[in-house]
Amino acid sequence: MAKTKNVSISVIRRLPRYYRFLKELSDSGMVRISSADLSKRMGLTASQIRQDLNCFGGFGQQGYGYNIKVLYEEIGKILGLGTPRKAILLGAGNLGKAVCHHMDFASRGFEMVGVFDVNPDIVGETVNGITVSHISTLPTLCNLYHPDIAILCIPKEAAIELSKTLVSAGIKGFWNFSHYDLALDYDHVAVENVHLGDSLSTLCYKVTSLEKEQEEKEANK
Amino acid sequence: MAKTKNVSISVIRRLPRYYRFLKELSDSGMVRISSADLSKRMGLTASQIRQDLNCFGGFGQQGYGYNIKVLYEEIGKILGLGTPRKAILLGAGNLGKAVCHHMDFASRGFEMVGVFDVNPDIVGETVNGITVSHISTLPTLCNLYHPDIAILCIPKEAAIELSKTLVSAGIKGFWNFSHYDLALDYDHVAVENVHLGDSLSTLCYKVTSLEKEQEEKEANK
DNA sequence: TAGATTGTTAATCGATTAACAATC
DNA sequence: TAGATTGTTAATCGATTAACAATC
Repeated sequence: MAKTKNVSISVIRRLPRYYRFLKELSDSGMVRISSADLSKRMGLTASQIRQDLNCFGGFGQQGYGYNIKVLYEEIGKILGLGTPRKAILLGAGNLGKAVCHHMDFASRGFEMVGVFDVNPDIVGETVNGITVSHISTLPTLCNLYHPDIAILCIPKEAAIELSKTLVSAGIKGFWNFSHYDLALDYDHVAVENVHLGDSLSTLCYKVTSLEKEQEEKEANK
Repeated sequence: MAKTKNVSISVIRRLPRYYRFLKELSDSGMVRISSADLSKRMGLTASQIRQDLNCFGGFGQQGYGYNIKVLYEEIGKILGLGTPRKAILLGAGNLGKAVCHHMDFASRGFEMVGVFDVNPDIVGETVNGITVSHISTLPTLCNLYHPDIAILCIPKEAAIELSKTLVSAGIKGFWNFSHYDLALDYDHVAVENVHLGDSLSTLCYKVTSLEKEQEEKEANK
């Protein structure tokens, strides 16, 4: 009766990283790896890797380690990659276009079924093979395709408004690039907020902090 | 002798979010706020907010709360926003251009002093008022401007190579969008990895997980 | 078999929450 | 002054690390 254990978000956020490293190891021709070896390459402890994986099952073998290809595929399954899903993009400005072009949606099972904008100059353009539609045609498309996830590359106000509409239309997840914390509003819908501004500010802190350290070191000489 | 307390990364990552919320509250005309009120708006506990802020000093007043504008500015200072810094962008493809256009660098004290690419079709284009230079001219520009941070919107292999060069050239921080974990290599340089692919994979997990929950609920009826 | 390495339990560490005295 | 709310200490909770028996 596969009771879904409540796995902490910290563990979940490490899974895509394991997935990336395993893909590379697999591509490099390696067949097996121990948690100790993987931990060194990833900058983690072997204990943590084993704990993380054992949230989902025993994928290794005592005395041997883990089969890289098998583990890679298992993590892919855990993440739900490969399950066919339909995505729509709202906001085909610079960022929206870049996300649409840059991301390998297909490899994660996503198919882009619609791109929308309000700007009449953008409507009609082609983004990655898809013609940009006016936002007014969104309900029609939702009825037709029932998209699973929406990528929001729109201003804050639009995100607040449109997310309401989309939730009623049955959207299951938001990949939110807008300057708004969507996760606070809905808890039966998956939300992944990407705050690039917060990330840049964090970098700013780190640089400043390193500079201060340096200065202190100089002063204590 | 302002010994920089070792503040945990969890606290630091919350600072930009406080900063955003305080900006909005300030713009809305509010003057003061209590940790209890702010905690409700942000989905945190009041205790956590007070603990977080007290890592850096006592910015509130008993019986009153916090002055929004003052706290906003203090957090800005803590983050090191506003300190003039020079940035360069490496890789002016879709993502690089979008990041360059989309981010408000100036409001964080950043000035973009150079944009580089290897592709001769892109070299010579203008991105946000800056002409894209060939990557071969990077050393010259570094000698001239001594940029503080580099934004990497380039493939993995290029990121590995160029980061080495840039570290020797005295770069202080990387905003890394490449599919490579830069933080593992340097510890005297600030690194902020932005793995959009990992974020999308995490969303995939969340959606899958909610679906499973739903199914279980249905089954247990 | 002996060696290696997992899966898992126990110990430690750190982060979050609660409580309350200090004080505006 | 009385009420409100901070700053800070103590208690709790959860996540990471260490240890080791199980086993390939």
